[in-house]
Amino acid sequence: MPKATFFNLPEKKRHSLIKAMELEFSRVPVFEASIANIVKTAGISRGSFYQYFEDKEDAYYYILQEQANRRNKQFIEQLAKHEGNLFEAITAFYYELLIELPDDKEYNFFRNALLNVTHQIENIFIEIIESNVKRDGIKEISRLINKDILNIESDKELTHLIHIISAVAFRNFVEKFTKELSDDEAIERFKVEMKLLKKGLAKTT
Amino acid sequence: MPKATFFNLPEKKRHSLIKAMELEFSRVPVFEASIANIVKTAGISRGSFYQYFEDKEDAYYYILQEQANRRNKQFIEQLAKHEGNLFEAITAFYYELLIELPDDKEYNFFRNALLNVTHQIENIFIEIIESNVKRDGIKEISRLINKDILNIESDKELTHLIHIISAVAFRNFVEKFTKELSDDEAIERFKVEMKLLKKGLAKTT
DNA sequence: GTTGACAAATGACACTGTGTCATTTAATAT
DNA sequence: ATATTAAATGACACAGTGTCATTTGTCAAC
Repeated sequence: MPKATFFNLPEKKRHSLIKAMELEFSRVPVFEASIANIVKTAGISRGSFYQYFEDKEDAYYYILQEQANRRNKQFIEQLAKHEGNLFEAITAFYYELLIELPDDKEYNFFRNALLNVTHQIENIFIEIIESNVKRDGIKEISRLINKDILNIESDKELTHLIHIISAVAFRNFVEKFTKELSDDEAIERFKVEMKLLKKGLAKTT
Repeated sequence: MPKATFFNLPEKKRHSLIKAMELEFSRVPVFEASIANIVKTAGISRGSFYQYFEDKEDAYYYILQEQANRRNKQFIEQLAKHEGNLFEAITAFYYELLIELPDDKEYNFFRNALLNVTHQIENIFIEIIESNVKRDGIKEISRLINKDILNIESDKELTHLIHIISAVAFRNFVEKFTKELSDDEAIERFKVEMKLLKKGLAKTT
């Protein structure tokens, strides 16, 4: 978490610092990002940076988390729009994400994140989907999700179901970038896997 | 890939270098690992290290890949033992892995890898399961897997099915470490998710 | 057993980038 | 106006990487 100093910053200064960080983290993955670049672009001193953040990672996760929060809102919206149908909502969300990304800066920001996913990065992504479970508990999300169409017998199974879908969705998203799939190809693959998940992997005998 | 020099090394020297690397990569994740430590333990000069490897990552991925190759053999064995039943094989494999890991050095090696999974690390893990598909093509693994019990209609679906199972298995393995689950808890969760995967996530209407 | 040619080993060193800290400057309260 | 607290600054110590000129070792050929 950024330090208090960061949040005390006048709106304008904070904003330009955020822009500078976004620029650097779009250019290269975190581990290659240089604080010197950030402070130069933002027009502040090196020392100031350390007044605001613990270190580079602290700054990075802040920016990434902000992104994720925005995406989470989108997902919740899709869930509402599709009347709680989790499969339709996640597919629409995935689609929306790909369509929006052509913006260069944001595209590269995601790309750098996904080509160098650490466990922490993965968690932030997964929480785009699972956040409600963690924040408000499984009970809360039950209201948003139409459970009638799900093949589950308990809240515990619902948790695992969401878990599975998050994992598969995330993995698809990563591969879109690592295998440089076209949007169409990525969506096609995603749909096939969702279909498999829905119908089940084992033959019912 | 290590340079030719590395493979030209006399057996004994190469072995002690490998031991030194394993030790360091068990102590801390790659990005914290120090080459100084490795060469000191192995009793070679800093310059020599760079005769053998491009850089730290090169060395790390070599060690990790070796580990993965051993694990892949285990998985194939399980597949044979369970007569091509993919679900049983992967569960047994998961179980075997957890049971074996109490060895401190290896445990910490895995832990450091899984708490800092980059995309490359994840890929190496996923290939423990998928390697045959990549190496010998989907046709080859069809021989090992009993497709009669799988709810699929084509080789394409089989590829995706394996993909899904790898993703879920991997995610479970990561969480075993990040959430510090007991072996029993980890196995329990894994089984629940496998069961869900088998029976399908959507209600058949 | 001397020479030459190639392979490997070495460690000093240049370089890059991080995080700290004593000091200065600004803001706010009394 | 003064005291007090918060923020800004950049020089610097430190740590670690990768390089390279030089030395050492190996072995085949004569």
